Amino acid sequence: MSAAADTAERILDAAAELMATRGYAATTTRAIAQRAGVNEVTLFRRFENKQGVLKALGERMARRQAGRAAEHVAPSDDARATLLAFARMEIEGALEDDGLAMRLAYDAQSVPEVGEAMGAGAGANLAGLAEYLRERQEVGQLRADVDPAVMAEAFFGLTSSYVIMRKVLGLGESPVDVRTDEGLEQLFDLFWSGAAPKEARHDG
Amino acid sequence: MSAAADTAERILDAAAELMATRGYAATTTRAIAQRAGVNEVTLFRRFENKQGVLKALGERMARRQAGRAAEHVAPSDDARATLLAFARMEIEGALEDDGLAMRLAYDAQSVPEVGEAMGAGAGANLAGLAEYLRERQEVGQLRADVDPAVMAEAFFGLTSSYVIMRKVLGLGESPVDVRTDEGLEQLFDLFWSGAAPKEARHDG
DNA sequence: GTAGAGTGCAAGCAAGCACTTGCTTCACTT
DNA sequence: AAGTGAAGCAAGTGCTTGCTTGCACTCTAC
Repeated sequence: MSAAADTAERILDAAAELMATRGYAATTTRAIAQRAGVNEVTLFRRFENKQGVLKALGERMARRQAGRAAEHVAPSDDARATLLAFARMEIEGALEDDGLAMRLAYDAQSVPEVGEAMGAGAGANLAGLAEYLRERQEVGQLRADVDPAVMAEAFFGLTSSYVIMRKVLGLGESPVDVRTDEGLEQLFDLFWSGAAPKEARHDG
Repeated sequence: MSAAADTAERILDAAAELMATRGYAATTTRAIAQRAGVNEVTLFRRFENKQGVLKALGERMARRQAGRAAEHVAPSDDARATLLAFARMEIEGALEDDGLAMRLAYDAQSVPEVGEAMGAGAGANLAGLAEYLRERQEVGQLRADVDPAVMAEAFFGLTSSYVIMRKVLGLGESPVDVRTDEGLEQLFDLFWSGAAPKEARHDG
């Protein structure tokens, strides 16, 4: 990576860390520059605006998210395995950036430019998941007496609360590897036991 | 209510509304005063500080929360009914103040005084619920193969995501009455079907 | 070996912030 | 009628914020 590109990356890294904990408005350009180890002027020269930093950050997040999806979610007929992989992916991504996406989803409400930089994100994700769940209901892989939108909401609640508790409220610890975390496994099993058709449930 | 007490209440109402959407730092004393229909100076005369407003708000929230708990959660041997009542109470309280408590939980991370004003809140709630669930596991009213802390986390995820989606992300609509909301009923049933011992589950 | 791009440094500007001061007005009690 | 407490209004203080300007330095490419 060229020196110039590296400077930009370091600024984005710093901005991501700070905004994840303080939010967009409370993260000053001075603080970003200091953490990145560059002069504040350099930040403005490379990104024009504070909003420009946010926009670049949003694009980088979208790129990484797409990469994770391609890597982790293999097409499979096993609905349970697919959903578990999806949960892991969501959580891994959210933990990796320290809950940045969730924090910014909060800020989007009050700061319009944050909403723009984040795109349809959450809403689109939810709708897409609901559609997937509906298909699985139709082929009998999920119980059919619950609205798929409600089921998607429950799934979203599972993954987001896992992150919020660890990164926002500071309860519990982040697992070393989400792929082997026992708590996540149990958490998912609770969801699955509620969502599966009766013959597929656990034998608790 | 005396005119003076009414002024203070109106200031707290305005602060609650604004902080619920913008967060603590982004809510200016000017904006609070304007929305309350009082002069900004009046705010400082009644509450000393912006922090003083926050503190009074925290105390009022705690008082109301205690009131709701006394009103709604009747002691019962029916674990399902108790948990459903508890979920309704949590959600009703959170929706009533437009997600203020959750928004402030976010801010507590970056603004120390917010943490002080909110107290142990979330962490204590979680621990208390886990303890209740553990007792119910022991008497066979809940499946025993899942860590009660994980189960509490799932429950918390259910209620908090219900509120976050409606108040923070602006998805879906707030129900007119939480006590009769069909979606909440289904959402809780998903949780319960996952958490109940096998003989008590739904027949989906 | 020189031009140009990238960065640092010092200084500053306008706006917005929490908060203060001094004075006036009004309603209510005695 | 006088006194008192709550509220409004106008103005201002010191600080922080996003952002700008001007200048000097150091690499790298040709």
